[in-house]
Amino acid sequence: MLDERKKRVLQAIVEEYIQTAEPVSSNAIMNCEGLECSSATIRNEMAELEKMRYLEKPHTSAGRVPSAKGYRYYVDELLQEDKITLEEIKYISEKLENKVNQIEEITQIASSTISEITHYTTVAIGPNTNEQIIENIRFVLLNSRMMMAVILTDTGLVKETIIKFDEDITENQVQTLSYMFNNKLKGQPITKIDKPLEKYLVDEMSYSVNLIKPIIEQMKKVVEEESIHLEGATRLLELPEFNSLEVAKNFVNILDEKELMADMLNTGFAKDINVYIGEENEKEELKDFSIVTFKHRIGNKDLGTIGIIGPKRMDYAKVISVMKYISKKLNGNDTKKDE
Amino acid sequence: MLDERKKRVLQAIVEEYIQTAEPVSSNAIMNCEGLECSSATIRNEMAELEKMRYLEKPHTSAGRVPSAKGYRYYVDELLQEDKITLEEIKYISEKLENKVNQIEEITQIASSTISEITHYTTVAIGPNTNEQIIENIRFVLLNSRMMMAVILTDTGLVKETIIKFDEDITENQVQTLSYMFNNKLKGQPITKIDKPLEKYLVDEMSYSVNLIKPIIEQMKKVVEEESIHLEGATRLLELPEFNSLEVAKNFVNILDEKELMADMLNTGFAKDINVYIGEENEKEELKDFSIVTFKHRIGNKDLGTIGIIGPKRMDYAKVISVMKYISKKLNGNDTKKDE
DNA sequence: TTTTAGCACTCGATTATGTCGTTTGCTAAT
DNA sequence: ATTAGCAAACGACATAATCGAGTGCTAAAA
Repeated sequence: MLDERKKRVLQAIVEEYIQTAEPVSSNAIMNCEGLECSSATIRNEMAELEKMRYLEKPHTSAGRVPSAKGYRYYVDELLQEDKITLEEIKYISEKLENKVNQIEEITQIASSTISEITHYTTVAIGPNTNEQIIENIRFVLLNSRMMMAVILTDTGLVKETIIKFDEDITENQVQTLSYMFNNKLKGQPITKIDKPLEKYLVDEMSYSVNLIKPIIEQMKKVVEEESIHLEGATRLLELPEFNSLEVAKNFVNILDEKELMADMLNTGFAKDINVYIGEENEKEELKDFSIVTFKHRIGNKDLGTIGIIGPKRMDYAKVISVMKYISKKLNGNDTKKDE
Repeated sequence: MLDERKKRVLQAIVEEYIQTAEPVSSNAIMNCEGLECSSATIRNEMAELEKMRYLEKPHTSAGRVPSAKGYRYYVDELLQEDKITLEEIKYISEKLENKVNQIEEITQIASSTISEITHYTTVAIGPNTNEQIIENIRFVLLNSRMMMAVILTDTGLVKETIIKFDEDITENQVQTLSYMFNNKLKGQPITKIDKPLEKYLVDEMSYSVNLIKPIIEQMKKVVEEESIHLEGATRLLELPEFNSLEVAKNFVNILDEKELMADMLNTGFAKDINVYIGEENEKEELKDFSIVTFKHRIGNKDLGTIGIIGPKRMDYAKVISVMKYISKKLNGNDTKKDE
């Protein structure tokens, strides 16, 4: 356990470093509130905090920098969560009240709003489609060889896709197909759209393969697509830690790895808001970054995940306040209730 | 007019510089084919080419670098267009034969294929929707307050959108709406979906505003959206000219400017393949880049544009060969005919 | 007249050297 | 327990020195 003054010193160092990105000297924080003592005293405290691994020194004659442990302590114990302004609250409300027609859109709007306010990069992924239950399927004949399939799920997700055939189809065929598919799939998990169903329809119900195969394949494809949406990808490049070309490239490459991003957003959701600091990230590539995530859900239905990625010295207080607010707004707001 | 040896020298310098990104010395090209003379002779030729503005010198004791004029001459007169390999041809064929269901998809596939083969960044934009003629409109009731609208155009473009209402709607209403919209819009340019139509339907045909307004607004919105698709955005960062953080950031920012990208792809289509070298670009921001574009079209119908963006010393021979090949494949291939 | 060998000169890149300022850690006094 | 004072550490920055690739010119050779 840290005594009161050590807490103050740690907090001051973390906050100063978050702001300046420069190692923090004993002088720099001497005048912080709650620290009315000389720089020498602070140096002693700093030496002890370093021994306890809350702080690190880039080299002998530099100031101190928080370690991952230091940030962690700060996030868990010291940070104040009211770092969201009235303007920001207003801005968020405006953004989220925009009428949207697709459930995925609201996640993206939330994501981009967070990026705008915090100036970090955000990632939004759509709901895990595997968990969805089919509520309804519509087939629409577009022309003699094209049909559109629309899948509605219990969470309000709408997936549509165009299906092309090698032979002409009729309005009548579409009708019976529609009936058939709804009959088999209504109330079923979306994963049922798969080979076995194709086999059943062809073998048992003696539909033509040429008809069924493209439908199943295309529907399966569109249902499995995962949507990843990046926002403010270039924002981090403005930060001083990305002044080295190496680091900048590394970051850009990370963003390119869709897989990694998806994985990153899908690890552990113990709490409402999840914070991973530097080495706490499972992925080696992310050890220089911090990540904060939350899930957009109604009840226990997953509607998508939003994550923010920034430097280890990210402004946790701000980020967490904003994300908590938006999370509440999204997850509380079920359909109605403004402001 | 350049004499034969000057052409050889210019060509050698351009090609060497394209490969190495280093100023080319008289020694370096001494042994190129067609240049069996001493470095001193080459130096004299280089001095003259510089006087004629085909070459530039970064500083006194460095080799030469092609000017925009030099590149232009190379592209127009010297470049050999057979720099596409059999493997590449095969790879392109495979990619393009993938069944796609959306006309826009094929443009994107072509775009990403080009990026993969050339290692530059490519941009694809969808067709100019304004020019499209409406062939058919379908309305599908999804649930009591949601409808999907599907618009088919003469070029095979399919645009769909979800429309939400504040009041319940019935299958019947959807039917009459469908009839009405098709009646008014079939054969009309897509730009007719606009305020005047809304006004007409509400005022003259006495439909409810609550019904018509969301439909028109949403359809208008989806029709006007321009799709811009980037591929290989980070590829250029590997090139030596992007080793300076300044340039790299600048490049990333350019890619961020969707407007700029769209503009860039929409300037002048005098030829099949259009090449803009450095300062030839209208936009100030692009003066350090070269851009090669072509239009995907069937007959005189615009189906989208594909552009490649790279350094001024881009491998024009390769890029142009590849783009010519793909362009022919896309624009020739109307629907059928494999290989 | 054209080509080429030879050579002085230019100039950026790289490396070495020196100086400065910040910050620490320790000691001794408070 | 705190603090003033001071030597030592060390990166950052500026300056100087060196190196070498490449040119342009001159004069000789073809």
